Amino acid sequence: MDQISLTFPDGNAREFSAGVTPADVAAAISTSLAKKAVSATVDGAHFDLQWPINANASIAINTMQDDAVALELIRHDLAHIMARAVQELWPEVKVTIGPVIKDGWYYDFDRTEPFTPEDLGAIEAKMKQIINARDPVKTEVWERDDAIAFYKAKGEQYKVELVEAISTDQKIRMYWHGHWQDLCRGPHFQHTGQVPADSFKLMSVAGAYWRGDSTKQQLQRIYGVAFRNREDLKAHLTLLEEAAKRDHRRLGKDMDLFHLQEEAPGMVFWHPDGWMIYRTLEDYMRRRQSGAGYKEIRTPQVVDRVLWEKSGHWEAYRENMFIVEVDEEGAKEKRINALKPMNCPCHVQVYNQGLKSYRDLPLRLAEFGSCHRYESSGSMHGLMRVRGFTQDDAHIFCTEDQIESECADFITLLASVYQDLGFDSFEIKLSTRPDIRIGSDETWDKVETALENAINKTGHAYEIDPGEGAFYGPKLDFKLTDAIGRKWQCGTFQVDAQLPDRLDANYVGEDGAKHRPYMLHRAILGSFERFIGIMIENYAGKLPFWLAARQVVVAAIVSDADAYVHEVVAALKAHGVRAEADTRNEKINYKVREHSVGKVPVILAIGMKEVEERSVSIRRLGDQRTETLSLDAVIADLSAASRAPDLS
RNA sequence: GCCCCUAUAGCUCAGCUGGUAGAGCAUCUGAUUUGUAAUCAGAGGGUCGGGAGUUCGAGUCUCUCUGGGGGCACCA
Repeated sequence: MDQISLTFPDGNAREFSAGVTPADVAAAISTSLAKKAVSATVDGAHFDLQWPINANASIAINTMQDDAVALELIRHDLAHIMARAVQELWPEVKVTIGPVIKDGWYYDFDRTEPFTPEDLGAIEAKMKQIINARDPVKTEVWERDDAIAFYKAKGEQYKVELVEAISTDQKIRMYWHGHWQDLCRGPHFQHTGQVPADSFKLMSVAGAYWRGDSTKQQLQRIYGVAFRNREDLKAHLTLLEEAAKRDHRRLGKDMDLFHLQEEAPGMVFWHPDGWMIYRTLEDYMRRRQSGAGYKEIRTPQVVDRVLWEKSGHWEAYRENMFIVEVDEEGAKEKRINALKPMNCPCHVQVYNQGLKSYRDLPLRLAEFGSCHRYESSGSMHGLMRVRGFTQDDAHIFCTEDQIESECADFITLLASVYQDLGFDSFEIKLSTRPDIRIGSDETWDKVETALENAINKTGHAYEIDPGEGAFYGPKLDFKLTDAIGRKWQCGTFQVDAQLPDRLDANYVGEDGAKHRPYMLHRAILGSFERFIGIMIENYAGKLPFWLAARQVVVAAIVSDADAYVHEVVAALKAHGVRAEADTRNEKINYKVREHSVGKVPVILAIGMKEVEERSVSIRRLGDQRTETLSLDAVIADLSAASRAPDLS
């Protein structure tokens, strides 16, 4: 950092010139703490300090060279500048709020006409004008009542609502960008020219509810992205293109894995190659869970409403259930069933068969449970959010004392599975008791502590999300990070004492009396459909060899090699490799291209040279080079690679 | 569910201000026997998502339903 100045209420300022160190700044802050400096200017960026010092300002002073601070300011100023541009173009538009978000900002407007792509261009041009005008940014402190009166007079009812929501003893801070004013906490630059004019872009417009409430007015939200310079913006736009290229819906089509069609919205038609991936993953999960002491079961799809009423789902979840009405012979009324939206009540039915002893616990019942949920039409998205899906579900019936070790074992299993599937890092979130809940505080204490101890035992970091647990118990969420840094919530672990109670599950304890078991709901992948979508995007379609549907294509260069090609394919298949022959009358260039586009991990090309040597020319996906190796060596190599990580 | 955008051949798309549809790839047929990301030629293939309306005439304009996309809400 080159220059910092702090301004104090008495008007005095403390200046730091070139080459200030963090220690200087720390000293300055401690001075300012006593005197409560009201503003700071760091390398030309202006911050209003609020006490206790707000996060922005403290970050700003400590890490001026950090992009994060500059970006925060750039994006925040752009939100104001965009709102000003919109009101200059369409004075009748009402403004609401415009926060900084990841990569940019948005601002919500109330306007009858929809914003068109052309409008976005006009807004962008107007914003550049405002930036180039280098209009000063000024701040004022207003009385609350004045602010309300001011906004009422302007007809800005949303701003009135915002100011009214601020507590009465607080002053209102207003920011001016040139002649245009907005309610804002700050901080901002000193003039609009400090925002780079060539490194932002308005991206899209979308509907959004006022205050996130679907019963309220729907506003138009304009999204923008902004960076420090043109190169960063370009890099971001390139990244978006890259992400679009690995979109699982695109790759699912290119690789011929699955499709969706309107006769069954949100339900997957798996094609042969997609289903091969699915089954490979399922087989892997089956082995891992079986190895971890789970017993696999299978329960019905269509279940009478009576069970859903007992479990409480009919009341709480009815809107999301597919209902199946059946005309039973001789019956006066239709019998009402539902496709199961979750497996838990069925698993309790299995548990309830026969009297259980404490010696049976923990009992881990697993099911690759096919579930149907009537998701709202707007929420569906490729494989990621569907109406028919299969959970890698399991319920562990156990005593309170067993929760901790079951949880620790689960986390260990989950971490190992994620690692095998190519995800090295994941986050854990512990959601604790909500305000509205059942069960005693004593029980919540015990169970929350058990989960926390379990995580600590496995040595993973975690965050606590207070009050976000289910009403019947605390839970853990597991979020993994993919190859391009996106996070996906997949795993879950929930403690439940309620459902065993509702469905009357028991075990006989050492004391000979009946007790309620706990039920632990848990999933590692979440759903196969979604997880496969995540894997496709994570690997950009280039799945690891053991998961690839078509692992090897053996391509003939000349038709005289066909017999040897078929021999190679047969040999590979005999060693458990998914291989197929390509003896079509096409050039090798054509075959290589087609199978590369289809993300086949290994192409073996065979011409007369290979036939004579009993060798193969091997080419791996993503590598231009080829290598000629003996057939035996290649078979041994590929056969080893085709085994799942837990078998190799 | 809500807002905006969108739907043309199996896929990717073109079709200007309304005058009953085109390309590339894919498919099929033939030729070609080819050495690591598209060989050449020919052929077949579309009631322009469904329905209604305006018009002499609708892929094109309007309404509506359905699907898809971007968001919001939802995801006990």
